[in-house]
Order: sequence, then structure tokens, then C-alpha cells
Amino acid sequence: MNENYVIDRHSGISAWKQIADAISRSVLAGDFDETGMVPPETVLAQRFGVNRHTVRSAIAALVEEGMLSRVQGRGTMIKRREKLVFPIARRARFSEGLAKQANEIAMTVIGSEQSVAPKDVAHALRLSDEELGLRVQIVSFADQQAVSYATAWFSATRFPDMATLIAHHRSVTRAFAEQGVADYIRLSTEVAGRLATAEEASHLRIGAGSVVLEATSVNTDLVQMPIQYSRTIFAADRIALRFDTQ
Amino acid sequence: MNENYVIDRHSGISAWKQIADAISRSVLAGDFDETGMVPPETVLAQRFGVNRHTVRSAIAALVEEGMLSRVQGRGTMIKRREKLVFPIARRARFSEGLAKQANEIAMTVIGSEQSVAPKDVAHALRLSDEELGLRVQIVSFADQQAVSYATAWFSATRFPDMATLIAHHRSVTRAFAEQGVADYIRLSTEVAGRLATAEEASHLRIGAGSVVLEATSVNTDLVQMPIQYSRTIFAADRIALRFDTQ
DNA sequence: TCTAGTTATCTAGACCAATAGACATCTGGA
DNA sequence: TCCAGATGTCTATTGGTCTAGATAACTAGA
Repeated sequence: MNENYVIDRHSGISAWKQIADAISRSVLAGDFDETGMVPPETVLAQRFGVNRHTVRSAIAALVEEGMLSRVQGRGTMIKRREKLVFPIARRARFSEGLAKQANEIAMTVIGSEQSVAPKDVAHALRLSDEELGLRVQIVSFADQQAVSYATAWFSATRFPDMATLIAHHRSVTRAFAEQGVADYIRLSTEVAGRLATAEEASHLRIGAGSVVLEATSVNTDLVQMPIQYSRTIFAADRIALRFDTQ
Repeated sequence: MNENYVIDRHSGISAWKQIADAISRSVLAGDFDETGMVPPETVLAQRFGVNRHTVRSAIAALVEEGMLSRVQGRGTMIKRREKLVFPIARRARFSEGLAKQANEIAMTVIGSEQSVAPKDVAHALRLSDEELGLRVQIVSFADQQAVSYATAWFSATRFPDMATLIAHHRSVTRAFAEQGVADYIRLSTEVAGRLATAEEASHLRIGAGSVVLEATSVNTDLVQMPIQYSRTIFAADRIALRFDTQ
């Protein structure tokens, strides 16, 4: 009945994966909200023009992911359909932005290293040739689910203890505050979309075929000095970004 | 040598597709810029731990897409590595934002229809129950390459001729101007990432496994009245979004 | 001109995704 | 209690992806 329900063979994406994505889109669009149930497997199989087993594989993936749940004899129902929205604005802070949408926000520093920053990072942070950069890797969770995996760069000269302070305070904002930066501003953010790398997938606990949003941003202090360059990978099926232009 | 070079089997994404994505990332990151050449197939096969034929399939897809080109006996070289950047700002206009990055910007109205708007659209545009919406579908090109596929909604009462005017002027801004809206403002934009539907893929001339960015935005006139609700699908391998907070 | 290195093409087989059909098991309503 | 309708499981088969190896064709430099 709908052109969307066509499986593209030989596209490098298996049929069950394409169907899982289509079902996921329908759920997020609220298509099955009257009943809270996904149509029966036989109906979906006919609609997508595939075998019932293929539909079962698709549903199995969404059950695994936590979006659907199945009961034998009864049917397949929607378990979770909210998507977090991460606000990107001049003064937005990570946990503040998500606080209202989840019961618990957490972050873990999974690594840090002082080293020569890549050229683009060094340029953005205005590091001189001898100056080292400090790279901190952070995974953030909302209600125990990993939503983002960030690699943040700072000047190792100005913020030598950043990694320890972030880990201790569990907040970049508070870590900055302790080092004399009471306020900071998001200067620009560039957003790209692509499939997750194996490394990102493992940190975010998502499959290799999952889509991620890659947000690259630069923060400055109040005198326009860049203090943080970060590249944050968001799991696109759990979170969307919101730009408020006001 | 690198954790990224691991193929995830049974993920629903074929090996050659995962490798194509990895090569594409490397090209965009500038990894092969000294020579402008991609490493030989045998080297890549060993690096990814797959057969040479699998690497060939991956490269074939990137050649088809226009990123790489191959010459027998010589090697595989990079043909194109720029990515467009679409600015999202309070006053950003579509073609203006891309004008400096491409020689030619074009748009085509591929359909329009007056009908009852979906609930969320009607709410955003403050349409009353009887008021019809006008849906206009637009594909935009930069240098003959499709970059976005937009579905825009307007009030059919206030802007009955919008589709014709957009098609005629080849610009939403000028179509608004002709109907008395000299200026308008982007209120908010929400960005999600996912795989393309079959319909989107065909309009953007991309494969079914391609990632798209879905930007949903609301524009208002100068007295804060919402005049346009649009959902724009960007081909993520051709364009990124940029948000400047100034 | 020769040769090392690279892409192009072919064949054959292993493995996995998808199809097809049958039947079991469970749920909820008549 | 029965039955229609739903998910769960099993077997067999088909077809496509990936592997493996060999060889051809081409390029660039020695």
C-alpha cells in the first residue's frame, strides 16, 4: 500500500535490518498508538513482501534493543517509544538539557591522555606547537542507557587536571568552575550522520549497523578564548538534537 | 593495527558495506591526502581481515557513488572529498547558505497537495480544524547532486499559491516575499539520524543503506506567527549541518 | 624492454540469509 | 470448553555473500 514498504536487495543492508528500521520508524511516528500493538507477523510479512521468518528476525532485533516486547499467543507490543532530545544552544549544559527527560543522568570518564593534538584541534584551541593537548573520553548515560561517547580536548597547560576533575565531579561544567571558568559558551556545532564504527558501537552498546550523529563543537570562555574542542557521538536511535535559535 | 578495522558479522550490514563506510570515513578524515591514493586492494583486504573480492565490492560502491575512481594497473584514487555544510541559523536561507560551496544551487518542486495536515503539523502552524494545509515537496541540488528532500507545510488559506510560486521563483524566500512576508525566522530545528526510506533514497539518488539527517523545523514571520513547518531529509554523506551560536 | 605492483576477471566451494511449509504452544474471547 | 489468532520452533531448500586461488591486463619506473 505504501512505497516505503519496499526492500532494497543488494544494498548491503540485510532485509531484516531494513524491516527493523521501517518498523522502528513507524513506532516512533506513532503509527500503532491506538492499540499499542505492532501488527501480527503474518500481516507485516505480507506488507513488506517477505517471509514471516524475516519479519521475526527484524522484530527480534527490536526486542533485543528494548523497543518492542513479544508474548506468545498475544502479540508484539510497544515497550518504549520516547526519544531523548539533546538541546544545542549557546549556553546549554549537558546534564541540564537532559535532566527533565530522564530520571538519572550519569557520565563516566573512560580514558584520558596528554599528547600532541591533531592539527585541526590545535588550531581550534589556539595551541602553540610545543603545547600539549589533553584528551578526555567520556561516555554519558540516561537511565542506564548509553547515549553519547565524547572525545574532548583541552589545553594541557591551562587545564592539566581536567580528566581527574571531570571524573570526580561527574560534570564538565563543575570541573571548569573549579579551575576558574565560571561560565562558557558553545560557539559552533557541526553535525554529521553516519554508521557507527566498531569502537563507537561498543562504547554505546549498539549494533554495528546503527546510525550515529557526530557533533563537533567548540566552547569558549567569556573572553572568547576557546577552551574545549569536542567530538560527541550520539546513538541516533536514542536521541535527537535540537537547535533553538533565539 | 586499529580497533576500528573490525567487521561485525551478523549485524545486518554486509561486510563490503561496512568496509565501504570505513574507507569513506578515512577519505573524509583526510587519511590518504599525501598521495591522493587509497591503499592497494591487497593491503586493505589484509587490514580489514577479509578477502580481496570483498574489498573490491566496497570500492565499487564508492566508485559508483563518485568518491573514488579506479585505473587498472595504477590504483584507486580519491575523486571527491568535500562535504557541503548547511548552516542552521535564525535567519539562514537555503540557497544563500550553500551558495559559496557550490557552483550551482537548484531546486525542483516535485509535488504539492492541499489536504488536512497531520496533527503535529496543524498544531505547529496553529491551523483550526477546518483549515486545510498545503504540502509542498521539494528536492534541492548542489552542482547537479541531490542534497535534500523537503516536505514543507503551509496554511492553505494564507498561502494558497505557495507551490506555484516556489516552482516559479525557485526559492521559498522569494515566494514568501511575493505574498507579503518580507522576512521570516527559523524558530527551532530538531535533527535526527537514521537510514533512508526507499522513497527518500530514490529522490536523493542514494542507496537504501545510506544515512540521512532528518531536520524538522518551524519558521515564523516577524510577528511570531508560524508560517512554515518543514521536514527536510539530507543525504548525510554529502552534507553536514552547522549551527552557529552567535 | 623488462619487471614489480596494481586492478580486472573467472571458477569453485563454504557459509549464511531468506524462503517455504508444517506443527507446537499460548492467549483471549465466544 | 473450544477455537481463532497469535507467537515459537523445527526442517529443508534456495540463493546470495564471502572466501580462495589462479590468471589476465594494465601502469609506471628501472
